[in-house]
Amino acid sequence: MKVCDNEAEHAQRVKNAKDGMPSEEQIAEMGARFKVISEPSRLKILLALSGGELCVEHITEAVGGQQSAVSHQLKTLKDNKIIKGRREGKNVLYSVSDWHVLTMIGVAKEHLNCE
Amino acid sequence: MKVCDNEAEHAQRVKNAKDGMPSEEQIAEMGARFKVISEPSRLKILLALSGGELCVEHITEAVGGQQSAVSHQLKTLKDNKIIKGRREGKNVLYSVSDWHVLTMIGVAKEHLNCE
DNA sequence: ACAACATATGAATATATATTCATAAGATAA
DNA sequence: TTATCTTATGAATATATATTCATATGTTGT
Repeated sequence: MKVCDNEAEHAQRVKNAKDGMPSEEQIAEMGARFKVISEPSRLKILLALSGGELCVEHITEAVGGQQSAVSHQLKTLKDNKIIKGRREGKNVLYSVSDWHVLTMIGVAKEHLNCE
Repeated sequence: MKVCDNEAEHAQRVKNAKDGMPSEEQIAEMGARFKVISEPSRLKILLALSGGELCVEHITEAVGGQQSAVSHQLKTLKDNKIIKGRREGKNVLYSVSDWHVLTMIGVAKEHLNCE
């Protein structure tokens, strides 16, 4: 049935959209990735780690807030395979393991500055 | 005071991180951008609109769910300047106004497929 | 073993927001 | 104007999750 003008072309777009639509799982995975880097506290942690690995206390110093909150977010980032941690004595040193997210953050940063 | 080994280098990283850290507003803005495209329902809408403008009913058909839910998400996307709408008779045709987000979605899509 | 330090985590709280339902508002045609 | 179609929206509900507090766990040195 007719829904709006230009029906033929738009109907084709709907068909294309449905055909090309990723699976629910793929959509969820993409969304999850964006969600992880959408939280300011996590964004700051990732920016801090973009210069190289740091221990929790140093991360906390770089981004502000409480150590506990930082640890909770580090866990989220680690669970999502975006960072990894290695123990060195009393400390755990965290570093970025998924550089794609830094690429995307970099893109977002540029877009902010350029318009 | 000493926090962890390699103190000198790490302290420098903390300093760099703090110096290079974007302002709270910039962080918030970047985060907001990622957040908008982190929701599966919105991600689907954007993918549907990547083929060209569509009316609400067609968008609903392409992504599934209820018209009301779609309208609410369209509002969110519009408020965030990611899409724009123009009325044509009884219909409102929506289209992507911020193509950067589609670029980022494309990047995320590629990363999913390639590893 | 014990003390000090570094990090992690469970529980509680607060907040944010996606969806649904019902209905309002806008537009067109009869 | 009235009926019909399309879209938008307020309220309620449900769910998710960020932060804090208190405390546990892991590590080193004495």
